[in-house]
Amino acid sequence: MPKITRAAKAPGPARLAGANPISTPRRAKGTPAPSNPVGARARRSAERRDAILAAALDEFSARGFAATRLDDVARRADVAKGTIYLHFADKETLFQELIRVEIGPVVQVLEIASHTDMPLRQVTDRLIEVFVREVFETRRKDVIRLILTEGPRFPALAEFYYREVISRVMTTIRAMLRRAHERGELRTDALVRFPQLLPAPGIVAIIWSGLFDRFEPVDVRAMMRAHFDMLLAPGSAP
Amino acid sequence: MPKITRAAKAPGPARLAGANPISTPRRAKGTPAPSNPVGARARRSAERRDAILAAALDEFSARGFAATRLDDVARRADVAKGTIYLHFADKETLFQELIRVEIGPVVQVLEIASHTDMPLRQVTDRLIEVFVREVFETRRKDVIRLILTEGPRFPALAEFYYREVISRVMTTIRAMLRRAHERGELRTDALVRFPQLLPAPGIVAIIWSGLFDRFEPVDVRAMMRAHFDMLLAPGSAP
Amino acid sequence: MPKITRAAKAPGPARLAGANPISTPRRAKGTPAPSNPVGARARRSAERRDAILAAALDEFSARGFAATRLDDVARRADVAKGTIYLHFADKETLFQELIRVEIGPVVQVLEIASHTDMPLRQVTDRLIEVFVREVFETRRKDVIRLILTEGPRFPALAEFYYREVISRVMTTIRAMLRRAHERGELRTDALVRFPQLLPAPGIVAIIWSGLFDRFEPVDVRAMMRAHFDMLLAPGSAP
Amino acid sequence: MPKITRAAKAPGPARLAGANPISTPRRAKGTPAPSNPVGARARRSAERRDAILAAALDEFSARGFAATRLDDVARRADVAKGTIYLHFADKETLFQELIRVEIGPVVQVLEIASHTDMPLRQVTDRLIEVFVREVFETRRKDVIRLILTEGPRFPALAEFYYREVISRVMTTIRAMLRRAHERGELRTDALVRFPQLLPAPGIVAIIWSGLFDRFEPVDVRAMMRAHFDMLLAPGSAP
DNA sequence: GATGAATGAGACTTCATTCAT
DNA sequence: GATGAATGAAGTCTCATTCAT
Repeated sequence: MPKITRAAKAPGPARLAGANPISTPRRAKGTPAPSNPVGARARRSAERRDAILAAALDEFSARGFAATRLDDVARRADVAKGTIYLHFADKETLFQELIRVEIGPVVQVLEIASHTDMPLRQVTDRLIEVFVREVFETRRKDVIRLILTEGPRFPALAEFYYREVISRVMTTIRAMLRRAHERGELRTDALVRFPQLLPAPGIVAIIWSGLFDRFEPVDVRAMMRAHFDMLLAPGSAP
Repeated sequence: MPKITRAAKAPGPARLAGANPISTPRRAKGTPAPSNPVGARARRSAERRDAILAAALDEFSARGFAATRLDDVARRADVAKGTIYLHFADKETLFQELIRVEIGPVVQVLEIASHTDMPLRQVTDRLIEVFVREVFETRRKDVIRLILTEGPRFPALAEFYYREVISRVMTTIRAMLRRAHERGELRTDALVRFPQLLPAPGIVAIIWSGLFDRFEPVDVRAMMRAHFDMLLAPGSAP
Repeated sequence: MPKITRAAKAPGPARLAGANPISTPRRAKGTPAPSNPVGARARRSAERRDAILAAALDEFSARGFAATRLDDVARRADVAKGTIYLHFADKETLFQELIRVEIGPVVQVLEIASHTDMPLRQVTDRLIEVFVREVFETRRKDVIRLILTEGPRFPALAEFYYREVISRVMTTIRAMLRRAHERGELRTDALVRFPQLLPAPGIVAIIWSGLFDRFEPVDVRAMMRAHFDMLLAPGSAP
Repeated sequence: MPKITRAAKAPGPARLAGANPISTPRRAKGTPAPSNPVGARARRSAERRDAILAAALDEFSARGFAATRLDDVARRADVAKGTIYLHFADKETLFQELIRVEIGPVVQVLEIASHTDMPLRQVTDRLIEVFVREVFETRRKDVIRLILTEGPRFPALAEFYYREVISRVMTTIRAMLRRAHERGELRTDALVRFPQLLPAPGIVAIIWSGLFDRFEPVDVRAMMRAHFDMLLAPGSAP
């Protein structure tokens, strides 16, 4: 087995997916900042904060929480090391904030997408698109991966994530699935009992891409479709 | 959101699943060691090595690679710090060895379990049992989780794992699924195209257990059965 | 034979020969620093760097490269351990810099002193004075001793020293000696063929002082004069 | 300035100059050892001791005292690490013994060579030969170099060396030189006042060879002759 | 006597955090 | 607010020395 070497340089700079439909409403875009010297300062400060978060995501994703150096985050965000501490109490708080800021919007969208009585087939099609476009093809994929990889060592993070995301999403999905089952769109109640199985291919795809994309890239969309095909294929008449 | 605090103490001491059917045959158990003064030293040395590996698994699992202190590994293994370096070149090598030693046997068992022409239903039943008993209920679950969580930062580890485990297992499983499909046991070829979907619930369960077991434990066996129920339910005649 | 014991404490604090004619012009002495708030930080930083170099010379001289603890250097320079690494990449680089910073000026002075057509007698008198005042009675003597004692284990150091110092000085000296020989000031061409013999008593004095000064101090000036007396004594008529 | 790198591997195995005229009478060569089982063990033990000393000289010469690992000494001597401690109390004692064993014979020879009323010219010729053959071309050169380079950090070693070697040799040489001066073989009393000047080229050659042989080897014999030529050239009549 | 595995003090180096400017 | 030099606790790794076999 070859020598494990430190993961190479973190990849290039990344926007925090600002222009996406799922956007973080951090600061009103229309602020007439330039003319107001006070507002200008506040805006610069907020920009720095965002730059730090973006840089932090890059670094945490590339190296994990423990191995990330705030020095590198500062350099990538193009601020001084001390500036980080003007915005975040410490490394852990920075990490937390990162997750919180990025994860919130996803939940809303997923909840909205699931709150419907459309045929399950249409819902899943929409979920696939939302997942691929808003998560898998953005840096949010990295945020999710960070939760999966760092969560076990950060109980508080896992709890936050469970409370704010998982339980809410699961409740919504479960309700939707129950209605679908009652409408006869599901052959079994397996999905109702284990709603985790619905997003399972998404989870697997995120993990796979982090580990094995170099060797064998995965086609998420196709894999998710294949998965839903199996779940929703019309069963034999009961 | 509560403050993320460093994961508490790593859990209690753990055997390296020594008595399992999938056992590493390091040293013959029946050796009449005490009567052999020459072998005694070698035996003690091997025992220490095993103790270090066991301790390392506990610590790496609890804290991740970067945050694990070799001091703690030594204390847990009840050896001096320097002793670790008699057996492993450095922290990375120790981590590698840990994965290598534990992962090898699993692959063999999975390959054997899949090399069959039994009805798919029976195979999956067997796979569930093997997975639960030999992986999920042993420390091997933690090894797998370590690969999933640390893999992204250790390219060499991911490569080793892909080459030695994933690609081999995937090939075996795909062949088995193809035969099953040809025998009409699968409604679609989705699984043949994406064999990752077969073990998906196992992966999800390992991740879930690491993150959310405190809040909502998962019944792996039931979840895997539910998953296979959906995949294998007889389809409507085309 | 008595037990060899670790050399006692390194001797007291030493200036890096700052007020000597051969001075390193790091920072203008007359700078009205306190009134300039911007330069103040940079000045403090440069002072710390100098303090580290001075402390390092003391410690390396007293114990040799390998046995010197950067902890002690830091304590002596009155800075934190980490501060050393703000100025020097590692222990070796610190050692290198030390040599480089101190050796440079010496070469220039020696070259200037040798570039002359004065009678050899006068040149040697001047060389004695320069050597004694600028080398033997300053910490530069310790730098030279460090090169002599550590050089064999540091090929790169020896190479640097040969290239930057020895070969240049030797060339200059040889030319001067050749002219003196042609003017009939030397009885033989021995010195022209082996210019090393000219500084030999200086080398021997540096070594002697490091080893045996406690038992029998050496009068460098007198020894060098005696040496030159022999070399330059008028020969028998040819 | 290039990076200083650790001196490469210590050079090949070296006999402790056993067959030289200046031989260490450690163990009688004619011992009928093989037939005597007890003597055989003692002989093996003595051989090991010698092997350790030889290996130690190699390693200490290549790396210096502090950087030498007893592990390497043991490996080179082909004994176990613990064996060293059967023969020498600790690393320092080993180093001391090394110097003591090798230096003793040299002194005797030098004293004998100097105790003479031959013309100085003849004495110096003989000294050159003895020095070159018995010191410069053997591992004793390395021993001398070790004294010069490690002496400053080992007061006890310097003292031993001064008492047992330097002072005795200097006394002998000084007496010889005084007689030569009285016989009119020296133009000045410079050498009588500074007998160190006589061996100066030998010292310089040893240092030079350790530092710069790669770039510009030195011809010791020729340099010493040139030196003596200058010292002994007939002066003008006073 | 010989071995070499084990020990643990100690060295170098890193990096989160602070604070004077 | 912003900076980045300074700090020092903490981590990895080395190696002289010991001691059971």
